[in-house]
Amino acid sequence: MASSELSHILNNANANLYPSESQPTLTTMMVSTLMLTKYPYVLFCKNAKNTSLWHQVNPQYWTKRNVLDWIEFHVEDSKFDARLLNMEFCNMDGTVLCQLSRETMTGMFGLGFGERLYQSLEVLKARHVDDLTQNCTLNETYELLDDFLLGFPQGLGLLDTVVVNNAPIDKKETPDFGYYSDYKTQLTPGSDNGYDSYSESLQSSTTGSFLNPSSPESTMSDSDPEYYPIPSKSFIKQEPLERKKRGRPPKLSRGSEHFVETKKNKHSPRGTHLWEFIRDILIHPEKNQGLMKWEDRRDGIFKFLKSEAVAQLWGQKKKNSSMTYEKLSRAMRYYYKREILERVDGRRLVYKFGKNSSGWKPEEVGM
DNA sequence: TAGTCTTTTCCTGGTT
DNA sequence: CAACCAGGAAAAGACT
Repeated sequence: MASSELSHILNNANANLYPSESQPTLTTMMVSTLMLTKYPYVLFCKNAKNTSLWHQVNPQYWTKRNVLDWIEFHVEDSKFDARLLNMEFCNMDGTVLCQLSRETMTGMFGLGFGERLYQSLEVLKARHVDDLTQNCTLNETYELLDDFLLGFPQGLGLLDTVVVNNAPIDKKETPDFGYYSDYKTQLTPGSDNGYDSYSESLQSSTTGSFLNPSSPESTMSDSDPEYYPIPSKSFIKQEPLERKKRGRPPKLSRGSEHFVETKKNKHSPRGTHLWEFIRDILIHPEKNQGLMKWEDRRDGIFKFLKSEAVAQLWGQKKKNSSMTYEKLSRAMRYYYKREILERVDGRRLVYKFGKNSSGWKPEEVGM
């Protein structure tokens, strides 16, 4: 499937299923459109796995928390080794941050990573000036994007999944999206309310090296087995050649000296369960872009039509760009034991809702 | 803080 | 051979 088609499906489907999640601003739509027109990249906020709103706030007004979240985003996005960060340098608010010169930032965070942060900050500052004044011309925006891109010779990869901000600017003029307003009333019985924000779901993973080996915070040495010098490319983290460990790879975690905390809103309920996500695709056939279909509506038998697209969509929902049907189907198989699903033998991509699932029966959804 | 729950990831082996 | 299925194992992270 063409990536553009897949992206279209994913974006529409997610927007259709979870329309209550925040819509892009005019500014982000404009920038995204520009980006997608001129560059097949996403420049900022494209992999924000946290729920912080740093990108929606003028950096001048960021709290220390916002600054940390912003740095965390770039650590994760660039696969920067967080152990090399000095937490003391991360402990500042936006006012202080915005006063730092490029030299100061590269001094604090290393040439590569500091430059990345500096460029990101410049873009965000300009973007919020633009929000206020609406004076940023198309050319200026292009220049900003150019500047930002030029700062990352290897730090930006092609998008795995491009989120196209194709939502209407004015809903009233676009009746196709009218269900946004009434979606909440369409939520199925038994559906939890864990539909977390989608505004951050611009996805992709990029790799890059931003560490200056001579940067003051760098404590590694030539003998550090995890690193080896690459001519002209600074230092790149070397993946060990050993077999990957089973289980979910660990996330970088906040230690006594180093950085990155994974957090979610404590007060938000657990997110949508996979089976509920699948169910919601099925019970909104007009919105699911042919991803799945009922084989037997009354018996709850359904089939994946575009298995990888559904997996990508699930991954997008969970901010996990590496989701595959293989993994999704493993999770589905765990439902057999709990009788949320029942086996359907001999039929590929076909599953059946079990007695412990709910909200899919015609009478439950008012059909 | 420990335990539980729900995935996520990886894997081996089998089937279509 | 690719895609899918089955299920063990280990781990993450949210929640209780």
